[in-house]
Amino acid sequence: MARSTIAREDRPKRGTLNKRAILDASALLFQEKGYDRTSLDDIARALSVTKPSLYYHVSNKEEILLECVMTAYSNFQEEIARRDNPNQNGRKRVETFLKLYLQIISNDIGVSMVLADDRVMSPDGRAKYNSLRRILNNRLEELITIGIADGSISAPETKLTTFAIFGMFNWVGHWNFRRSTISTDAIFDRFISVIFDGIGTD
Amino acid sequence: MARSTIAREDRPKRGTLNKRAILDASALLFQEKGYDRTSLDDIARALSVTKPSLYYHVSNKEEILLECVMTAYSNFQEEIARRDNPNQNGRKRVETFLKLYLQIISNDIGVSMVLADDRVMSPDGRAKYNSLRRILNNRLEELITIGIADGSISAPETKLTTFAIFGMFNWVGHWNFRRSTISTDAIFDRFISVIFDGIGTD
DNA sequence: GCGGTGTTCTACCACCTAGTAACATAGACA
DNA sequence: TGTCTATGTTACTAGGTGGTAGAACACCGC
Repeated sequence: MARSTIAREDRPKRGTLNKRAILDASALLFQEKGYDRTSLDDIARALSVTKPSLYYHVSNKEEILLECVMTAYSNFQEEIARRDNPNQNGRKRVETFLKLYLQIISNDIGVSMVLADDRVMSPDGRAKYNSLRRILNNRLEELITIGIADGSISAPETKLTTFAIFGMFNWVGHWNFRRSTISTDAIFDRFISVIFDGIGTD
Repeated sequence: MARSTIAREDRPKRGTLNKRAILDASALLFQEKGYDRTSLDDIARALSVTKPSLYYHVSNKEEILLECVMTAYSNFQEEIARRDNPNQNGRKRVETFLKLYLQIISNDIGVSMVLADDRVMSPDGRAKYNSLRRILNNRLEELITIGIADGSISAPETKLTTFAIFGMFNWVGHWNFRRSTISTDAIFDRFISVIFDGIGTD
């Protein structure tokens, strides 16, 4: 029971608990059980702590989810700024974008960006979440447009193309990733080949 | 309130409620709010009925979800048996498969096949659900293999290729479909083009 | 009109959940 | 040593959940 008394010697040391630890534990549980079916008691238990302790670091459950998403998003933005090279052609930049994207959504925190369901969120949270997603979407679409302009990509339109690509990658988050023996590199290589070469024999 | 007394004249006629009506209403709510956040009272209210009435037709909540999924699956199987033509080449048969698949997951009941989260299910339910998904997966992979054999498809492997394609289509169920103004035909045409032609300029 | 049967209702329960109030303790610093 | 504050805890609430028991009504055949 989450309510059982905690023996004195088991009482956690001060400073053990912090926001980062909460996000890590929560992200893992959200991935395993889903947000709705993860109670704050579950999260507290995973951290050997009681539920009210969480409220010292976090103001409600939704904040945990949003911070997971935002952490993943920041990680992505920070790293893409480093990797993206405007001197390369659009195709190469799309590949760089997608390689990082797949890496990000392949860890516990990152997958929350993909698995998060905006229907659980408050209007505010939903707005924030969708805004992040829209930025990512626009960014990829932009790179595709650049590729079309410089001749490295050939596509009659960009919107549905972008959706198609994101769908492919986002769905990876649904295979319950840790069970899979396939490496992200293998997934990436194969997906990139499908996207750019197709599987037709024209 | 779900608990308020129902006036005599508002009491539904006998036979109004049946399994099919329950599945339709539930599928709609599951799509709008998600399974976890749809209570049996919500479903009952949508049908102008009280919760215990549902239990006359259904034995528990999970059964509703599973029957939605299984209905969609049966619809698919029934129709694909009619449309699939073994005399055509693999590519054409893949296209037929995907066209129907997109149609199926574009209606309220069908989308449950894609949006259903097996983490909410009992071990039994999960097994049933995953078995259906596996059959669909194997079927598409098989058609791709056939295409490779007859020269209408070119792919170095089939497993990840299948995942890529399903990911693309399944994700369509996440765009909160009814809000979208894009026709399923437009989506289909564009996705097929990405899959077979790719977006490279080799 | 009458009784039986299928269907829906009212009333309820045990349990779980996010969130709160108020108290307890550990460690830093005086 | 004593106090103060950050960070825990215990104990609790209000509301919602899936599910059940048993009474009440509606329709059918007679």
